[in-house]
Amino acid sequence: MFLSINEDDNRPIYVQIINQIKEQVRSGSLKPGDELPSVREAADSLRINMHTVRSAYLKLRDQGIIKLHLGRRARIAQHLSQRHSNLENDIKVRLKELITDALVTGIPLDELRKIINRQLDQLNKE
Amino acid sequence: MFLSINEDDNRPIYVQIINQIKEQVRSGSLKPGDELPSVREAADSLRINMHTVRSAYLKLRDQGIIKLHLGRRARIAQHLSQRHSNLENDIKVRLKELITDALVTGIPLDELRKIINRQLDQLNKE
DNA sequence: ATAACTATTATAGTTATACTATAACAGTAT
DNA sequence: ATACTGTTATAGTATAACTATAATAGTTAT
Repeated sequence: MFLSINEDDNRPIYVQIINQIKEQVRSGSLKPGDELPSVREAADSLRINMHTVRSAYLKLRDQGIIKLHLGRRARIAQHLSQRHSNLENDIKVRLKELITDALVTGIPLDELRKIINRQLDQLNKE
Repeated sequence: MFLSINEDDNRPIYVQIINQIKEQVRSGSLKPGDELPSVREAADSLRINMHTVRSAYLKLRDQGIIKLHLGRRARIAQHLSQRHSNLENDIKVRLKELITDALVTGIPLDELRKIINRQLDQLNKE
C-alpha cells in the first residue's frame, strides 16, 4: 500500500492521507480511473479506524479529486483540475502566509526564491 | 488597532491574530521593541476573550517573535530571525504541499511560477 | 503609598474536531 | 449465496479552541 502515517507529523491522520494521495496524483503514480484501497483495507493496513480513512476520502471527493460509488472502491476522478477562482485565491493566501513566515523567521528573500525555484525546477524535470 | 477578525476565515481566531502580527513585522509596521496592545485591550476591541489573545501571544513568544514580561505589554523581540533548521524544513514541507495542491487543482506549473514571482517581486519593491 | 494599569495563573465550562468502536444496511461482483 | 464494497447511525474519548470569572503579582504614574 502506498499510504503511511508519520507519528512525528502532528497533522491529523486524515490530512496526511489526503496529502499523500494528492502527491501520488500529481506525480502520476495515481491516474484518473485508478482504484484506491477500500476504506477497510486502508484502515486495517494503517491500523486506524475505517472512519478516519473515510473522512479523508470524503474531503478528496469534495475537492473533486476522487469519485465515490456505493459498493465500489473509490477511484481517481476522470476530470481533475476543475479550476475554481476560490481555489486559486486560497493558494495565493497560503503562499502569502508562507512567504511571511519564511521572512519573519529569518530566511532572506533571495534564499526563499532559490528554495522555491529548486522545488519548481524539480517538477519540470520529472 | 491593527488587528481584526475575519468571520469568513475559518481558521481559529488566535491564528488570525498571529498571522496579522507576523505580517506587520514583515512589512515593518511593527519594529523590534514596539509594544503590542495589552491582552485586555485587544480582547475588548475585538470583542473576544482575553485568553484568546493571550494564546496568540504565547505562540508568538514561542516562535521568538515577541517578548512577554509580567506587568508590561508584549513587545516585538529585538533579535528576530533566529534561524532554526526545523523552521526551514517546515517551510519546505508547506511549500511542497502548496505546489501539489495548485497542480492537482488545475493551476499549470508556469502559471503557478508567475503567481509566486509576482508576490516575491512585490516584496522586493516595498 | 495607592491607584490604575499590566501579565500570569487557576479553575471551570462549552462547542467543535479528530478520532475509535460497533453494528446495521445497501449496492457490486464473483 | 457470499464476500466484497460504501453508507449511515450511534456512541464514546481526547483534545483544541474557545468563553468566563477571579485571584495574584509586577509596573507605572500620581
